Amino acid sequence: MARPVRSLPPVPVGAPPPTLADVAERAGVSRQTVSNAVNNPELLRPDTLERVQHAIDELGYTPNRAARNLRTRASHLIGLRLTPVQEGTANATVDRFLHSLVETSREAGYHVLLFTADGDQLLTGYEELVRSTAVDAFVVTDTFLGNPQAAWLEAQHVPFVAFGRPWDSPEATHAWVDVDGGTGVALATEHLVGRGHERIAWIGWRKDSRIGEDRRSGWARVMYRHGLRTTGLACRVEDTVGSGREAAAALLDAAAPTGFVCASDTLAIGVLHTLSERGLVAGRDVAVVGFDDSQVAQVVPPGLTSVRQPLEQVAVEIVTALEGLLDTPPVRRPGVMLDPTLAVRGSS
Amino acid sequence: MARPVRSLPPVPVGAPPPTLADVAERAGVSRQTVSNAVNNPELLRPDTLERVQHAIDELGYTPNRAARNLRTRASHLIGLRLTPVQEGTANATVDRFLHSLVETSREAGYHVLLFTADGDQLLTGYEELVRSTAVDAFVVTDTFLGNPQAAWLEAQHVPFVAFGRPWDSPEATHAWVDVDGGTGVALATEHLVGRGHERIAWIGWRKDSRIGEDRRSGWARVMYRHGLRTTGLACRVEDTVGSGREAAAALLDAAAPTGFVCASDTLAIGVLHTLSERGLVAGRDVAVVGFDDSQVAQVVPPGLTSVRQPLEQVAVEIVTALEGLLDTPPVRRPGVMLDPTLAVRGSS
DNA sequence: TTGAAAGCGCTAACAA
DNA sequence: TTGTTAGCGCTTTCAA
Repeated sequence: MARPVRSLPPVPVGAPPPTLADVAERAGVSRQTVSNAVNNPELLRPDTLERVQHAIDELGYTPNRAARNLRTRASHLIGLRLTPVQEGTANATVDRFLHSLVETSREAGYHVLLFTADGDQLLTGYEELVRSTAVDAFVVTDTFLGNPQAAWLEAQHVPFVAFGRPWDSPEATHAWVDVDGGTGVALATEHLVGRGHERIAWIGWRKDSRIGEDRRSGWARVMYRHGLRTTGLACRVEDTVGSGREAAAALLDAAAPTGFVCASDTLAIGVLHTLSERGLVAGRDVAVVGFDDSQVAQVVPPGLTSVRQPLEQVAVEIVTALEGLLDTPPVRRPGVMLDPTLAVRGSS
Repeated sequence: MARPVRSLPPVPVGAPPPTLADVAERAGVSRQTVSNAVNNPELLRPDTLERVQHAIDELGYTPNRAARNLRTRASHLIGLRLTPVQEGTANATVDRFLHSLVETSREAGYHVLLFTADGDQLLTGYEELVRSTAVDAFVVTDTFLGNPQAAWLEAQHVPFVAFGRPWDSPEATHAWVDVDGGTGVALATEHLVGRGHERIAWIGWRKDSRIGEDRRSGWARVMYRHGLRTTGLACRVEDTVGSGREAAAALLDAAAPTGFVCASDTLAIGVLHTLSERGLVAGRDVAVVGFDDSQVAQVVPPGLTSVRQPLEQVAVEIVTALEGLLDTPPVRRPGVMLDPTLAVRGSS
C-alpha cells in the first residue's frame, strides 16, 4: 500500500455490503421507507428522510444493482459494439466518442457495456444481450452498408439510437444523431478558396459510399459557387494511405491542383506521402485538408488541417435521445444533425 | 427496414423473454432441472438434457442476468476506467487494448463495463461500482504515479488485475501484467546499432517517471554493451510533441546524433518535426524510433519504426489472471511480464 | 406518511 | 437423477 487512502468507506472490509434492511433497522423504519428515501424522497417527512439519509451515509449503503434490476426490469446499461481497430489508418474517432459517451451516460445514470461481434455473429451479439436483458438500449455506430442491426433492433422494439443517418433506409423512423459531413467539407473547401486556391482536388471514397458522396457534395457545392472547375479534379479510391498517395500523384500529374480536400485523414496522410516524395512542402507548396481531426492530423508535421466532428455534442444528443426512449411513455425525437468545425493547421 | 433479417428469434416481438419456468413447463420438467441443463448439464440424463435443450432452443431462452446476478452475487462484468483522451499526442494504445480485452473477456463469459473518474472522484468511481455490486472485478491501467486505486482495491479485497507493474509499491501482492519496456527499447537501440549507428540519442521522460527510466535503461544497456558513448546523448522532457522537437534540436546541435530512440511515439514525432524543419530526411539522414506503435507511427511519412506492445497477449493474460481471482477458491498468480516487438518502418 | 406482503427469475441446499 | 423449498435485495401494490 503505497500511500494513505483518503476516502475509506464505512463498510467493514470483506463484509457483504449493507442492504436496505440494514439501513432500515439502523434508522428504525421499514425497508420500504428506506427505498422511498432513495427513490422518492419527496414522499417522506423531512425528519424521517434525514434520519434515513444519515443511516445510509453511516453504513455506506448503495442499492444492490442486481436486485434493483431484477425488480425494475432494467439494467441501466447501454450496449455498444466496439468496431474492429483499423491499423494502418488514421481512423480513431472511437476513443474520443467513447469517452464522451461514457461520461454523458453516467450523468444520466447509465453505464456503457461493450461487446464485439462481427460478420455472421453480428446480430447474435445484440440478440444475446437483449434476451438476457443485459442492457436497456444500444448505441449503434455503423449505419452504412445497409447494416442489419438497426433494422433488427427496430423490429424487436429494442430501444436504440444510431450515430449516423439511416443512409440506406430513409423510411426508417428510429432515433439518430449525425454530423453533416458535406457541410464540413464545404467548410474546408471554402477555407482553401479563401486562401486563394482555385484548383482544389477532391479525394474521396468509392461511389457506393453514401457518406463519401455526401462529403464530396460539400466540395462540389463550394467549387460551383465560386465558378471553379471540378472536372478532372476528383477521384474516388479506397480508404487507405496507399490509395491516397497514388491518387494524389495521379492528380498532381494530370491537373496540378494546389490544394487537396480529402474524405478522411487517412487519405490526406497519403497525400502528404506523395508531397514529401516529390520534395513538395505541405502548406507551402500544396494545401491539404483531411477529415476527422485524428491524433495523426494533430501531430504529423506540419499539422494537418482537418474537419472535426463534435463528438462530445454527439454523445450528449445520443444520451438525450436515449433517455427519451427509455422514459415512460417513450419520447421519440427526430434525427439530430450537427455541424462539424474546421481545425486549421500548418498543412493549409 | 432495409433488407431481410436472417436470424429472427423465436421470441415473439414485444413479449417478455421466456423464463426458466416457461422452459420447464414446455419440457415437462422442474425449473431446477432446466437450471441444471444450463449450468451443470453433466448432471442430467442425456435424454432429459436433450428434451430441455430442445425446449430452450424453441423458446429462445436466455437466462435473465439480473436474477442470476442476484442469486449468485456476481455480475460477470469487469470494470475498466477509461482514461482521458490526450489530444495532440500519439498515445492511442487504448483502442487496441480495449478491443482485445473485450474480446478475450467475452470468451471467458465476461463483459466490460466502462466508467470515468478523475482526480478527487477517482476512488468514488470505483467505490460506487463495488458497493452496488455492479462489477465482479476491475482492470486497472494507471499503475504509475503511486495510484491509489490498486491500494484501495487491495485493501477492500476487491479482485483486480493491473496492466502495469506496481512501480511504487514493490511489496504489493496483487496480480499484474506488464510489458518490458526496457527490453523494447534495447531492441530498438540494437536495431540502430545494427544499422551502423554509433551516436544514438535517447529522448525520454522526466526522471520521476519509473516507466521512463525503465525504458531508458534499455538504451543505456545496449550502448554500454557496444562500448558506445552515452554522455550528452540523453535528455528527459515532458511527453509532448513540442518537447520532443526541442530536445531533438538541442541534441542535434550539441552531439550530432545519427539516431534517436524515444520513450514514446509522441516524442519521436517531435523529432520528425525538427528533422523536417532542418531539411533532414528521417530514415535517410537520421534514424528515429518511437514507442507504442500508434496509428501515427504507422501512417506518418516515411513510417515511424516503433516498439510495439503485445496488447492482445496482455489482454489474454489479464483475463486469465482475472478468472483465477474469481475462481473458488481464488487462484493467485504472480506478475506476468511480456516482451514487446519492434515494428520497423522507413524512419530507420 | 409509513408499513406489510408479495414476487421479479434464478440457483444453492437439500429431499425424494 | 430429478424435484421441492427457500431466499438473494429490491420495489410495487395495497393497507394502515
